[in-house]
Amino acid sequence: MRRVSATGSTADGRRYKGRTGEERRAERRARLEAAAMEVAATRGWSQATMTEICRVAGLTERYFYESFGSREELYAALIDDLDRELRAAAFDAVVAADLQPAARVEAAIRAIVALYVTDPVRGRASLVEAIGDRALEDRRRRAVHGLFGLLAERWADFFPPARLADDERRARAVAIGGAVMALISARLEGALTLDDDALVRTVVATATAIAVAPAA
Amino acid sequence: MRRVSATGSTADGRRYKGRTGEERRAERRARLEAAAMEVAATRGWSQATMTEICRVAGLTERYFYESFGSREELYAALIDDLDRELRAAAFDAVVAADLQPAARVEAAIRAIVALYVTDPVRGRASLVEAIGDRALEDRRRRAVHGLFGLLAERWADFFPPARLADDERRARAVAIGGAVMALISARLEGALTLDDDALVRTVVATATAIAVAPAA
DNA sequence: TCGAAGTGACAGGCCGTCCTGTCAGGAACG
DNA sequence: CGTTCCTGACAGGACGGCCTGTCACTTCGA
Repeated sequence: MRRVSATGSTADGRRYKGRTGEERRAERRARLEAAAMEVAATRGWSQATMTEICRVAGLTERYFYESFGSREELYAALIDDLDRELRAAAFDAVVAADLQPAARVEAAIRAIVALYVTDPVRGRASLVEAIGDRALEDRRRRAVHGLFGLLAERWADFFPPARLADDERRARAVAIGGAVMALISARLEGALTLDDDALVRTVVATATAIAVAPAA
Repeated sequence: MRRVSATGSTADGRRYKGRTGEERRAERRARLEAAAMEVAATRGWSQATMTEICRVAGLTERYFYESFGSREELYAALIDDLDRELRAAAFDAVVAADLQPAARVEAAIRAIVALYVTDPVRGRASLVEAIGDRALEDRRRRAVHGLFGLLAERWADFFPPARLADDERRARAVAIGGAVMALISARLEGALTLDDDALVRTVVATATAIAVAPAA
């Protein structure tokens, strides 16, 4: 008994098929997340049952509990991953870039379209399919509002200065977010037929219109 | 055996507590719908289980099956009711009224706010809480897109003429709808703090900005 | 090559919901 | 006042997902 190496311990164990224990663990975890997202996107979150996720991932239920304590925990991790990914691509990278405000808006929206429309699985899981669970919907909502809040905070990076009060900026950020989500969702659902460039142009024009509109 | 009066037949039966059989039936049905909406709004659709709906409605499960074949059937009826109600208040009545376009926009939005913000149960059940079931989410989405479509069709009733192509009008209707839903949802969730008038003004300004923006 | 670690298949208990059936008691009508 | 209709309470089976445990088999390291 040299080492406590039950499943789930921190010990690295030995190599297996060329990978360390930690690598295999991480890989299984990623496969489970990907499987959950795929099932959610194609058949809805309610069908993303634990048994089904494991079946699609090609793993046994036992390995589910290796990485996640429950289905909700997996969902939560997935929501957080998607949120971080969107933030990084559509916000952090864009804010850091040396661009004019208008160019930043376009870059951000192009990044969103690249993530969600080019990969409809990601897009549907994030925007179209509803989760159903209270706590998880809240988590998703908080992530969305967090993004809206970022936009409001860094407003000046995206739109020409217009002396807007804080409340006013927050309301406009919400409106812009809602419009952007609706347009991209509609495209994902086939309710709007535009090519990617036209979609980006439409979304940019909409966001800009809301941003520069005269005060109510 | 004069009459086949098993529960659920079309026979009217006799009066009971002053109401005919049909009246009692309709009343029970309405109570079930109201109970379902209340549970959905306060604890989420996933908690709106049949047992729970019946408990809140003060009725036995047997009466559930008198009016609905399944939980999904109740939900579908509720979605349709809410859709019809919104159409009537925010669209039909407004289009029929003798008003200038700008006044129509404000009247429509005031009607939406009156329905959803004044009665948060209705608002949360319609806008905030996700259903989870695939078919029902589709039904709700179709209802929403139906409303967007109406706005696109009757565009000239709401906004000054601007020679917009069909596709352009449809895209703008989607954007307006998304922005309106996001603003009202945010207010329902407490993420925006505005009084009702300020909310109406903000929503009107947003919708107008999207409508009159220069082409992309 | 042997033993131990890792993996996959699967059985079976637990629990909550759906749905049906039964039964007692209250309300209306002759 | 008795019969019939209507209603509410509740029992219990069917079903499906969650979760744990067992067992045979594969892969690795010494």
